[in-house]
Amino acid sequence: MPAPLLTRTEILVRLMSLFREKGFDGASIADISESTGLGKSSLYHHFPNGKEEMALAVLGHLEEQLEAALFAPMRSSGTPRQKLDRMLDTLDAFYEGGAQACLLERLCASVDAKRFRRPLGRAFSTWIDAVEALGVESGLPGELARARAEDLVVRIEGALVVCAGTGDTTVFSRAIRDLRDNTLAPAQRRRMSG
Amino acid sequence: MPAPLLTRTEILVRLMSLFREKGFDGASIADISESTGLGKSSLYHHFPNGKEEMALAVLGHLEEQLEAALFAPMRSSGTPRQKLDRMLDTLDAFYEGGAQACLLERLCASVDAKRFRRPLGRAFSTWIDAVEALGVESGLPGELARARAEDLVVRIEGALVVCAGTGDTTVFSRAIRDLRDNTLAPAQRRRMSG
DNA sequence: GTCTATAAGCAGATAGAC
DNA sequence: GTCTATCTGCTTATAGAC
Repeated sequence: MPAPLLTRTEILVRLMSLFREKGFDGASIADISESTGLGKSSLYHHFPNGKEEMALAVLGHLEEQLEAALFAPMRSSGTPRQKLDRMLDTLDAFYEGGAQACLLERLCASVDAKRFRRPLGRAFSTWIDAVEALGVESGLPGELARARAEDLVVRIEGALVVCAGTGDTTVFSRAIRDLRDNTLAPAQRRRMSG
Repeated sequence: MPAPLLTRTEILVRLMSLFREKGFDGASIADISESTGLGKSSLYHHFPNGKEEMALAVLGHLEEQLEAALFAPMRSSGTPRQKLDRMLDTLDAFYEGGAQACLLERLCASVDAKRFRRPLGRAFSTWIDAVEALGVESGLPGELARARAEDLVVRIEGALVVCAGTGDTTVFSRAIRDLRDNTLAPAQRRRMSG
């Protein structure tokens, strides 16, 4: 029984990176084998249900990552404004200023996205809930906090799509800047620099 | 020489529908053959460079469609507000309230999106320009009109991604409603119902 | 837990008849 | 302009040795 070459976490990290780069449909088992250094049989040993199980495992890993790196900090100390800034900084780094795709979006855009609906819905909801809590904490009416939180997620995903299609990452930068200025702005203030 | 079964336009209409449903990577030549009723050789007769040429042709057809159904009406009579309403109604119908994907997004999310960058960039720019013109016409400062126009496109694409992933089309409906209320709102008024 | 070898099928694409 | 038949390579997935 040969020793494991990679821990499960290391495998998941490389899978996430590959799925973000090539998408679920675009990443073949051969690609996965190459980027993990594991033979096909080893991959099927770890994920008997093949690519779909790999994607679900990566999605679970992402949820843990988001909780630790994004949501937990948002529940701890700091003003809502500071926490929003940290979240947007983290997202900006995670997406490399718009140059790197979102795993959620890549799975949304896969042929059998329906198979991923539950975990995708859960991931989006958790994210929206965290931003909504920030809005409420900073004094926004509940409905408005929720609308702005949903809007933040929608705009980040939309900006990443447009960046991926056009190669122009300024769209993402502008979206981040605008969200920074307006997500927690008081209800009576105007949004979008106007 | 057998008679043509479908006109070029009819072929393009079916191709667009299939690419929107399955994505570029997800639609195989066999799928395309089935949904057009044409054999593979006929398809390669019309599009010698295969799938990529098909996608480029569909993209060209979409640009014509957008010009005729969306942009031309926006340059003709009516108040900016009426024209925005018409555009959003047309988009809402075109995307079937969020249930139908966007061809541009499907190509942005394809493995070799880079091959489509020029036409995708052109399509997004034309769309943004048209909305920007509406903002300027309604008295918004140029910078603000442009930012809001880009934002409109980003939010529609983002909402469609989230809808496709979660199956929840209310995200798209809310985005349309919000864009209707705020895209042309005076610079001194607040946005997002708050 | 990893490997090599291989199965079985589908992908994109082409040849040549009509 | 369409068809049937076919090619080559790549796809997912499995069998079985170590």
